[in-house]
Amino acid sequence: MPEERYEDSRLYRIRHSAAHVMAEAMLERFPDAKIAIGPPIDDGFYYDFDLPRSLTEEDLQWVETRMKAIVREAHPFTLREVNPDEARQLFRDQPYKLELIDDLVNGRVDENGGQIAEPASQLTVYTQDTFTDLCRGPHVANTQDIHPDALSITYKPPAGAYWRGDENRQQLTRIYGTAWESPQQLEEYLALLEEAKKRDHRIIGERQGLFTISPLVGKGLPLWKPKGAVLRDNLERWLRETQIEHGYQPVVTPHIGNLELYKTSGHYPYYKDSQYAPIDVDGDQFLLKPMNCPHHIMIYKSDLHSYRDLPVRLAEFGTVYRYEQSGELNGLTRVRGFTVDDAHLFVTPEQLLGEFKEVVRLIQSIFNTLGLADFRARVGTRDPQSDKYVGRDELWENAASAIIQACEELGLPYVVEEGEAAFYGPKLDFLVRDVLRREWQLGTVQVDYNLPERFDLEYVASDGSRQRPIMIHRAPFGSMERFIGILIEHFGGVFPVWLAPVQAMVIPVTDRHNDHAQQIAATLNEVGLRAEVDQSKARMGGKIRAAREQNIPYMLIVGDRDIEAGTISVRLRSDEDLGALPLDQFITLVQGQVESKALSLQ
RNA sequence: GCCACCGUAGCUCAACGGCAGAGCGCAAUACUUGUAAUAUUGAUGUUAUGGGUUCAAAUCCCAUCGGUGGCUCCA
Repeated sequence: MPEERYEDSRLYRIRHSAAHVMAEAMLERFPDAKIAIGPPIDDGFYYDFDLPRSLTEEDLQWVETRMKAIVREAHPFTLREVNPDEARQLFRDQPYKLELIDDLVNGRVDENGGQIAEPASQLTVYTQDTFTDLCRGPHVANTQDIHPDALSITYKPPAGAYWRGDENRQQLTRIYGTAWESPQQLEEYLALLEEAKKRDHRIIGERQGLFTISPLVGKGLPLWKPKGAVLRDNLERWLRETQIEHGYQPVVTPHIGNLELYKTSGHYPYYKDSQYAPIDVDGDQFLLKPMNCPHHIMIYKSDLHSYRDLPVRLAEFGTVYRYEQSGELNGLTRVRGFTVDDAHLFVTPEQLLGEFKEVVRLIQSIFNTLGLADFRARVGTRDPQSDKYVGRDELWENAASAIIQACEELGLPYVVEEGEAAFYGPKLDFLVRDVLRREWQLGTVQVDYNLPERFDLEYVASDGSRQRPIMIHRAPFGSMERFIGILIEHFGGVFPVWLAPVQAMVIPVTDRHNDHAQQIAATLNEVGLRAEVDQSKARMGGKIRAAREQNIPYMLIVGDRDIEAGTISVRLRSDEDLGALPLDQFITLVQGQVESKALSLQ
């Protein structure tokens, strides 16, 4: 049975209707408010208002209480068709609605202010109680279909939002709400939000000592502390080795480049606003590198390649700098200096499909290893309306069809979205769901006919002619920073053994056993395992508690009994007790976990 | 960058015009402990920064810096 589309669900109608009820209550509180739009969203709804003053906590409380009252009063939602003139009369005091009416009549938008639609000669309005809104619907039959105790607008603070999403236009106040079919569902949703807050990578990063951000260094420039660097280093080493097995060649390129390079690549005008200001050196201008592609291209171009050499796969964990707007920065997931697990493949037209599929398989296997098994693909194509793309139409067609063909041959489900392409070519993005069912955009693969043309790249074909290679840009993680931020939240700080910053905490029963504990840790370190000794003055119970709070996979207790028997007493973070084990038996056990990259979180 | 909110010890927070505090962490001493917090004592602060109002400012006002939730943007 096919899954019901959200747009067709009762929940969607409830939320859409709740948005109207919110607008009604807001207009009672602020009779002069101008109303914009109020659609349902994934986990609730919002409505945008132009208000005479900023909202207070009391306003929100009042509106929520009033909404619940309106819902209980059981007003029917009634639908009416009106012609454009009637509509303009109805909303004569609502400038945002008048603008929407004009656009609807001209076929520029649908009634949520989004998609392009057919020009409309008749419009629909919905009324409940005293409030009438321009709206296509659908709605529930009656306000009482909205459960008053499954409704909240105080769970999340109001926010600013631009009218029509355009930063040059009026900024409105957006009030978010959420509504569910039952109070239990609301409870569960709020509990999920709590859980997400506990897993916040910034909180876990602080608690586990993974990274820090110092304003003196600069915002958006995270500093990796030793324990976080372990995580990062393990991921990097694993991916580097995997890529070498797949025929990639590591390269290294500098952190700055001549501005002319980025003008040639065409990056410069597009990234102009998101770059650190150029540095002037002896009359030349240099940029902190905002992307690695042009550097790798120059490596390719430094040799004449035969078709026999292709594909050439150049890989680098390349750190790039982008001057993101300050309001966009967030922990590790949105930063100003980040390392892309980048690679550029130079391929012949015959190789394109096969190489593309190989890249997709590699990304799939990487995600699977980390337990990020729930993902879908999005094919990003050009927005035909926009002029922010370079290259001939024919090249874009070729690239897009190669991507779609690869998805189909691999049986990878995908959706096509216009306007999600890079400026030089269409791309395939991986949208991954974590354990809390939140969706993140991670790996990306792009097919590019344009940069090879701009840099006049060549290879010598079998008939001796010069041919142009095609480039594939790809980054399975996207960036080390964002990826690790998401991994921290996915695992909730409980990392698999191979990634855990500290794999084993040796816990001496008393401080008489400290020296022996040190020897155990030293032996573990010698075989490449990450072990530390807790030499604090706490008692054993306190040390176990501390290790548990850090989610350290193994606690190794050593006291007189163990020294005498030549064993360690192994306790897992799951609280399972493995009892006394000889040290080498323990080493074998952990090395097995590390080598298999086991996801069982014992 | 824009809108709203916030900034007190390393961390989490209290005090909300009238002596700047607690817990965790840190240090010292005692205890020598067998599976989720041993006890006692101690140190820790230009209350983000700069200016203003006031007899008196962590508290009220302004500016700057930084953070959070969104918007726009994005790996």
